[in-house]
Amino acid sequence: MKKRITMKEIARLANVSQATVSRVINGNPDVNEELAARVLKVIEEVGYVPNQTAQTLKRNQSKLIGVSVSEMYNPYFVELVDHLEDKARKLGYNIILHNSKHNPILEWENIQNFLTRQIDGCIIVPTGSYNLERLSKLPIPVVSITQTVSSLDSVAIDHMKAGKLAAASFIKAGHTSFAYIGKSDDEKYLGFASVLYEHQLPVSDVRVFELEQTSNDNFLVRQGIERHFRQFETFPFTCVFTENDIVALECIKLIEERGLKVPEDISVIGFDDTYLSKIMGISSIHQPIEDMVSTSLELLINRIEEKLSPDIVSIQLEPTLMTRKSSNHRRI
Amino acid sequence: MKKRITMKEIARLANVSQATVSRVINGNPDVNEELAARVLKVIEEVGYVPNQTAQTLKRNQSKLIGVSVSEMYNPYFVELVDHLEDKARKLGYNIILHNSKHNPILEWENIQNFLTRQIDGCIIVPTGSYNLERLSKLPIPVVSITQTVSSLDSVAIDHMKAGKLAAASFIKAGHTSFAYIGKSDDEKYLGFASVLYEHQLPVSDVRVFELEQTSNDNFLVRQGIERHFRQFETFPFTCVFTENDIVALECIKLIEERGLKVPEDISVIGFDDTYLSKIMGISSIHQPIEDMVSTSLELLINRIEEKLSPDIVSIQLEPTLMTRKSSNHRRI
DNA sequence: TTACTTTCAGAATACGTATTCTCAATTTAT
DNA sequence: ATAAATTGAGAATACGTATTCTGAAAGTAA
Repeated sequence: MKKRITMKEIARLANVSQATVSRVINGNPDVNEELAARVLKVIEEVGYVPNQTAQTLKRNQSKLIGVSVSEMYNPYFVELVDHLEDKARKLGYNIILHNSKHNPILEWENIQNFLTRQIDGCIIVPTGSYNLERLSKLPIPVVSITQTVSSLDSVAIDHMKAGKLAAASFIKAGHTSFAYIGKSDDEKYLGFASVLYEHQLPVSDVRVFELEQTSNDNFLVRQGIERHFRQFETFPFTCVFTENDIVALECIKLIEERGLKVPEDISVIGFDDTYLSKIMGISSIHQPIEDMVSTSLELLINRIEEKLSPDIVSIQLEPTLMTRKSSNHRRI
Repeated sequence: MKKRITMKEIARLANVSQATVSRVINGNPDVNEELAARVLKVIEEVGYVPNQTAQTLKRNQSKLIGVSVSEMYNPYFVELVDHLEDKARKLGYNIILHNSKHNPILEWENIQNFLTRQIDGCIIVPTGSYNLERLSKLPIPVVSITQTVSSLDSVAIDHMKAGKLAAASFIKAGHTSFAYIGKSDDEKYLGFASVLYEHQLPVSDVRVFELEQTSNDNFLVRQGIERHFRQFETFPFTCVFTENDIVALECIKLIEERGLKVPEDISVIGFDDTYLSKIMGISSIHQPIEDMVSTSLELLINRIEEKLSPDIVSIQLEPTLMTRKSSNHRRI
């Protein structure tokens, strides 16, 4: 490992003290102009860059944000990471990335690792509720993104509203028998069901198919859906709302493999509005991902700079339904 | 910002010197067993974690690897990042991620930022040749992944071979008129053309369509292809080889929108074998991505630990052709 | 002139850790 | 028993930076 150039070396070359170099770099006005010029010239010449590690130690702030996502398979989370990296950088922060793979134990290990690196704060897509308690007790601010949780600052869409949008759209198109693929305790489903209830439609008849969420790997998702679909000779529903776009995509493929048409026989609405749904013409609930990222970073940085009251902040953004081919069909 | 617990604090609580605590943590044998036990007990109790920042400063190694990718849109690069994160962590390293967005200026800024963070080494998907010269002069090891470049250690597939595989497959299926969508100076194309030449097929008749590569955003890719396709009343080719799966996907969609069938009228082979091609049944050149990641990390870490001779290392792995529906058709 | 600010910049210190140096206590060799 | 070697652990230092402390030089007010 070659030796890096240090401030001390700059000081020697410019014939000033190391403190003066520091002052020049940090724009301290208490330094004579020509001296400053001399120092800057040397810095330029040798291509000196300050050592962020030493700064971190001294200032007790690393300008590092830990980002933990539950998976990278679903392109939705990739977009999230991509925007986080971009916006954080523009705000003077770097991100350090971990994939918890829906595994709470790995998630917690990753958080420990974050702490070791002296991150200033953390943005997390929680794997579940397993670590929430501990997360809220961390010595650094943590923001939950994508999921609203009571013990942490959160930024997410209104999932209830999202479910309502899907249900309302199906009802308006004349559907009367429904299916939902996803976790039944998810707010999306509560919203979905609540609208059916309001319209006096039989909520208990809704087919709810749960997938064990180890990963959104297409093949596993396909298998999971297939296992449920296999029980039906003919489907007792005319529309399906799914918890994400990968599920929607595989669902549509399975439906079509049965010789049925989407949307003529069965309509499908997905979730996240990733490019998968755009490419494939799948209707999907859109999440304002850039807004979510900006908002959560703002919130986190305000926390880091201790500009906020200690009350937990929960921000909900508006979802919208993007109607595309997969649900663009009116029944009867 | 709450105060973190330091080694000194542990020392005070355990009634030993700070040096002893350090020795216990680092497994130095020169420490009495019961003393060590006492120290470990205190560490356990208060949940002390060592400060990696201070270690970095002291040891002059950060256990950080910079990862710069040229984009996150193509899922291929996401897989790369995901595996890099995973494997690096298992080897005791963390990654710090940057997306250069095919922009050499941003790429160089990111590299500077990496240096600031005292990364031990860097794995890069170069945006082009613009920064290669400077990259090779960095005070830390750099490995180019995905692309073989002469000035850096590289790990990539044999792109020439990949192009040959595609061409051979088309020829075997009876095709005699070809198209290629991608950069014409790419080795994939050279390999592709070389096989045609060997079979006395008219290389100069191959339709080469270049896309300006600002991003692999589906919409932009679609527009780019469309602009080229628009010039033809009927296509003067029966098969298309594309530089990646996104291009292949959009290409197929455009062909089908013209009322033509894939593969019956036109066969398509993509590149990268991402899940896009798996889902859509697109034939594609498979890259052994896990191997590439393992190999490049191994190489990088060996460099970091200065275990290698200074000669530039260039590792080429074998591509394979995954034949799926989009090229599974024999002409005549 | 003398006393009092103000400006500038060097010396010294601290951040948390690893490590070298040092020396007391103990063991081994003679 | 005495000297020499070994062991164990505290004190001190260094990593690169930011900052406080300090004091010299220069300027201002009387």
